[in-house]
Amino acid sequence: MSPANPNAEKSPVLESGAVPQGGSASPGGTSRLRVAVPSVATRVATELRLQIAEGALPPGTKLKEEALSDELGVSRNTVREAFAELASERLVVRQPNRGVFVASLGVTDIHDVYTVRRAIEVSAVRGGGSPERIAAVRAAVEEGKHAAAAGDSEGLGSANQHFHGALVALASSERLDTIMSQVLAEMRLFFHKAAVDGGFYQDYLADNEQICQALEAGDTELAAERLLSYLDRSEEHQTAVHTS
Amino acid sequence: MSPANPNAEKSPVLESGAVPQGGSASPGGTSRLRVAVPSVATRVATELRLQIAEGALPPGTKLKEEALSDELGVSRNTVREAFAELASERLVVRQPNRGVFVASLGVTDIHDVYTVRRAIEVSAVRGGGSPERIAAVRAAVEEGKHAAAAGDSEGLGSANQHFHGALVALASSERLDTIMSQVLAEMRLFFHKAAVDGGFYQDYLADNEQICQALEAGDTELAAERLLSYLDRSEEHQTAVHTS
DNA sequence: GATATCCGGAACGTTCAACGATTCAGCAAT
DNA sequence: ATTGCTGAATCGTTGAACGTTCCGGATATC
Repeated sequence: MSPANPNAEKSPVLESGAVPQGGSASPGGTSRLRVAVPSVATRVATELRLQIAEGALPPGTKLKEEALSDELGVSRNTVREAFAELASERLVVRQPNRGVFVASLGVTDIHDVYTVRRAIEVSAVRGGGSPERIAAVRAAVEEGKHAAAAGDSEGLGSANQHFHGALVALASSERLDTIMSQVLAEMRLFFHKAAVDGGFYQDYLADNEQICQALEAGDTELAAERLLSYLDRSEEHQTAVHTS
Repeated sequence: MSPANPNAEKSPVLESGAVPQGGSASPGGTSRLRVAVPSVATRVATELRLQIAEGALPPGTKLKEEALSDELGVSRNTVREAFAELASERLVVRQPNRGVFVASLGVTDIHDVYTVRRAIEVSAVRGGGSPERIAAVRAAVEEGKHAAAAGDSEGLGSANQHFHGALVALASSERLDTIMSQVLAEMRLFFHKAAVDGGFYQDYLADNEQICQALEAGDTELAAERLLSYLDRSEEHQTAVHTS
């Protein structure tokens, strides 16, 4: 029956999201001169990803596929596919016959995530990178400084993410980039609780500066060392916040 | 039609595949005392994964979802979900409106994969591990020796995969394990062509032994160094084989 | 004869409706 | 208080349908 969907403006959320994210780790991996608009399922996934990242869907929230299906104006099957995408990124967990829930990470998960970060970021920094990539790191540092000057703690957080994303981008590895972007997405899951702590962002700005300087000086070993100590300190801080 | 499928039953492939793989990085991540039988889509995915790994579905093969749907006796939607799972592991690539194909990796992909391996494996080795984990590494080494003694080149390859899997298992990181298992799955994609080369497996057996000994001696730095040189040599070999 | 255009089939993307299976909550029975 | 049952809600899976996109071949044109 065609009249079932008379083009009603049911899905304002979806139509707006036509933004082609130029991020380093876009999931449309087979981009070989192809204009193809992202699939509907993909758009649903990015929308949910966004809502999870900004805290609109706090960890533990149950995502009912039927509710979402008609809230977004898409079929239940499509929502299901979006769930599969998010589940592969560990942003949601699927419990058979019970539903999908926004992932909520425990202390062990925090340690786990930082283990991955230590492996990937340190390795990328050790290998150094082209001047352009290092310039991108510098740009992220400056972005953080500007955000700090403007008192924009929101922008400060994302600048930090850009910084660490730029670090792994040094390796020029497509796979490493996607892994890192997923890890960063996971970190946003428990960043909301940590954001309340004000004295946190101050010192790592200096850390980033130090790391960047070491990189620009060509001393990748020193940069790696500083990064490692930063990661250890950051993990310690996060675990402290989440063991209340 | 599948080439090696004498059993013309409706869905022989699926019913047989009830094997619970005890691997370190089973994809059913939320397994916390839950008996739940894997979803049908998951079973289809593992079946396809297996056929891809053993070369029954060579890279570049087009996977028609309708053909697979009635060959496996499941719905087209289910096959679709299995595709999503495999696509998230980079085992297949989706080309919009054209279909999914078994991933075929080029030289740049080889370098990329080895970049990930360098990051993950070296980091895990550097961090050392509990005696039990090191014992698992030793077990993988012995498994390789036995396979070599028996002239089983098939078992030799899988033993090597177990070895490197055991290396990252040193870090006791769930996420690192799954990443590594996906990387190893990707490696199987271009291992078939390299398997013809006979003189390849000989030397890395000694390498594994050396790495393991360094680990057992507690010299993680030496182990990491040896591993790194092995990975470089292995990448060189693989690229040489694949630039014919 | 070579190039361009058009057209039909094949496969994919998405939707819809339905049925069985599983889980949970509440209530009844012991 | 514990156990067992019943029913509602939701998930898992299926099947069919329609529009869209892509590919290959036939036709038309130069």
